Amino acid sequence: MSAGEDGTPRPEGGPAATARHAVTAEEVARRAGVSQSAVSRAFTPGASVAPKTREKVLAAARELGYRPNAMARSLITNRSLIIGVVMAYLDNMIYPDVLEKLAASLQQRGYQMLLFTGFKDRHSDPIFEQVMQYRVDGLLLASTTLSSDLSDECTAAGVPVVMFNRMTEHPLCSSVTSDNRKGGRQIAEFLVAGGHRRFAYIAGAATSSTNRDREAGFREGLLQHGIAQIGYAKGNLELADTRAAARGLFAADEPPDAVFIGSDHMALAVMEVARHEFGLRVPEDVSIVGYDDVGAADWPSFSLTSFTLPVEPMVDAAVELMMEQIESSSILSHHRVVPGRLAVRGSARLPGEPVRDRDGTLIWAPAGIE
Amino acid sequence: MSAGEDGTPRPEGGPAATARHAVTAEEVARRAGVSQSAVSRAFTPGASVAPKTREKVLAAARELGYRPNAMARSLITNRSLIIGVVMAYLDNMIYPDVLEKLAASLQQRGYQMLLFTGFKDRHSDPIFEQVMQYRVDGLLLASTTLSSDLSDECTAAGVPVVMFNRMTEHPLCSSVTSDNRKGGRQIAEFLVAGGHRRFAYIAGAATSSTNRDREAGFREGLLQHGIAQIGYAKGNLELADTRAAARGLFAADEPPDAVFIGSDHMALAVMEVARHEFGLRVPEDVSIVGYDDVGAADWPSFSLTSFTLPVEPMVDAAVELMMEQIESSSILSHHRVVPGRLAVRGSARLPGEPVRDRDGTLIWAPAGIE
DNA sequence: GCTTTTTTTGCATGCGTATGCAATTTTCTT
DNA sequence: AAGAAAATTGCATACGCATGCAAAAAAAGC
Repeated sequence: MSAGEDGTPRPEGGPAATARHAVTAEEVARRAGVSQSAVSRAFTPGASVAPKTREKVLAAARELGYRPNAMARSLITNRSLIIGVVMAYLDNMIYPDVLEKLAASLQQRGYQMLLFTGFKDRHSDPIFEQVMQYRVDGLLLASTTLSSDLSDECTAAGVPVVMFNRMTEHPLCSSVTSDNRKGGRQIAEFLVAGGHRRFAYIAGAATSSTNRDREAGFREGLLQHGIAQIGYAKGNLELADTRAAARGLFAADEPPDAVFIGSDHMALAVMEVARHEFGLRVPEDVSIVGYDDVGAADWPSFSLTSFTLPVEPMVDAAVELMMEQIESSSILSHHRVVPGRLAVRGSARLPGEPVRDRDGTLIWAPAGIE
Repeated sequence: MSAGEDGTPRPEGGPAATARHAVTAEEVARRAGVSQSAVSRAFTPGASVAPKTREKVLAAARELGYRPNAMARSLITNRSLIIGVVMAYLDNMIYPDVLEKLAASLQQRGYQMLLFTGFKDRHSDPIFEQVMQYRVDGLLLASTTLSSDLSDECTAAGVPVVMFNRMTEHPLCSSVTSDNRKGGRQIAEFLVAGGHRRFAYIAGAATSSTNRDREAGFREGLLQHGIAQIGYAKGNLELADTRAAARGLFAADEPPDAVFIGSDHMALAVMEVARHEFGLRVPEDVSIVGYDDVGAADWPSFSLTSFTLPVEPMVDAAVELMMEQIESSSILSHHRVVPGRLAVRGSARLPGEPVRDRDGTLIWAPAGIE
């Protein structure tokens, strides 16, 4: 229990103060001896104001603690300078990173971020109503989906939608992804070159394009080497499910000697199960490869081989796509695929020879060999 | 490259659509054959409208895709239903969790979250101007500080400020923290009981109250057992700094056999250094204890003993504090301290006897003993 | 100095909604 | 059925600001 600045205890705890009423342009105008329009113009870059007037206004504003009301402004300009960002969950360790970079990038362009997260059902429709009431200038969706109807509504309202790390069939949603398919394929190549024989894949969100593409690439790469039959289990991006999936695979009669997991978040959990529940050595007994290259992948305890999700370029692309559409006031659907590369570490056996993708790209080469 | 719905390729890539102009209450009114006021009332819970009228209005609104404009509404009601949330960085793995829970809790009460993050300087003043322009109904600060002047301005504007996981001297800012001091003290008790001799502390953000309290509690606890001299280094919440700090301590002539690190985020890095750079066994050669109890602390690879930061109750408390002030339109400074407990795992040697805090609270007891 | 051009200023209006008030309709009383 | 009470509705206005337009002031040209 604390007390007011005069030392007397307050009934409700700490010190109290009551105030309400933000300063308006009108008041600033009066104080500066100008009209309200002048105040408005003083705060609008490039508006027609004499430097002297602007000075007077800014001085008065400073004295009164005036700040333009963004709500009122947006009512007139028909632009909120707010981007709605929807991320159902932030478990995957890349998302905090995405959020930071995204916020910084938007901020720099004068936009704010209205964030919606923490709903586990992974479907954005319920919160859609709320987002739209704030007249966001754009909508960015990550780790979530939006029904087709609502995508249509966005388009009708002139609100561009950008999907991050996921694609959609909707003709008017843009998207930014990494080259999931290629990533999956390169991992297959790498593991085959490493001399593995029994492969397995652990899936993330079964319905997401990201998971599908990674899996498809992986299978495609294996098929090129005549491998059609592989172990399969679903992790659903949940740690509990992932552990269960891993247990199923490792307990099988012929357990895999190479496992590709749809995201690092899950891959780390799989590695834990392999080592601590099955006593498997990584990579001697089983090779483990993930996707995303989260920070922890590089810790010595894991040293997880993983395909890098190029977060920064992806965020840049997403923001560009968004701004382009906002500035041109037109919904243009673009799909941007940002290339990544395999970060080879110690969780998967190393091939003896350089490994190339089918298009000739070097995936990896032993030290000293180019 | 994609094509328009008619099959013809577009110059700029995908399909395009141009639209702008959100539906207004006026239009809905016309369609429903009522006045604009009626539309407004139909969307205001508890307003005076005949059920039949409300039906008509809602039907018309649905047909037109109408949603009330939150900006316009806030202009009248003088409430934006937006809470500004400022988190300089999200590195610490507790913050994504905080964010999720916070968003869910605010959402449920009809509030939205305007998020500011991704600025590494850790001082909120620069973005303060922006937050205030959106007339947020409250401000929640985590992993960041606000200068005293600006706190004053918030008070003057009637905007309650709640600091999360950090305290401030400012008389009108509320705060929610865990019992950092007690946590530090209990860890000291536990480590002393474990028979350790040479202690060290690795600090987080040196200026934060959270770090100070954890350290103070730790030193206080040690002092009760006559231990005044301990190793000390700064991790600054940065992994690079933390590793350097750990190296310094472990490379010393008399390296510590028990290290308390100000946050798990750093503690995990310290454990990595101990094991993989110095070949130390944990806890045989050195005991490591953290604070926060992040998810990874429970992974078998780490099994980190850590004091639990009670995220959920803290978020609840923060939201309550916020709502209380908003609803009463008065700034009441409260400081809420939420209790936590030591999660004992394998990274620190276990005492042979039960350990009690000086107030008698049982900190830990060997299995089977109560 | 006086006209012409340019810059600066204020006035008035509207953005989309909520709400007090008075008018109207409905419901209840007797 | 008529009057009183209650519920519903529309009108008008205000919220805080940006902006087109015309008036005023300043600058430039002669």
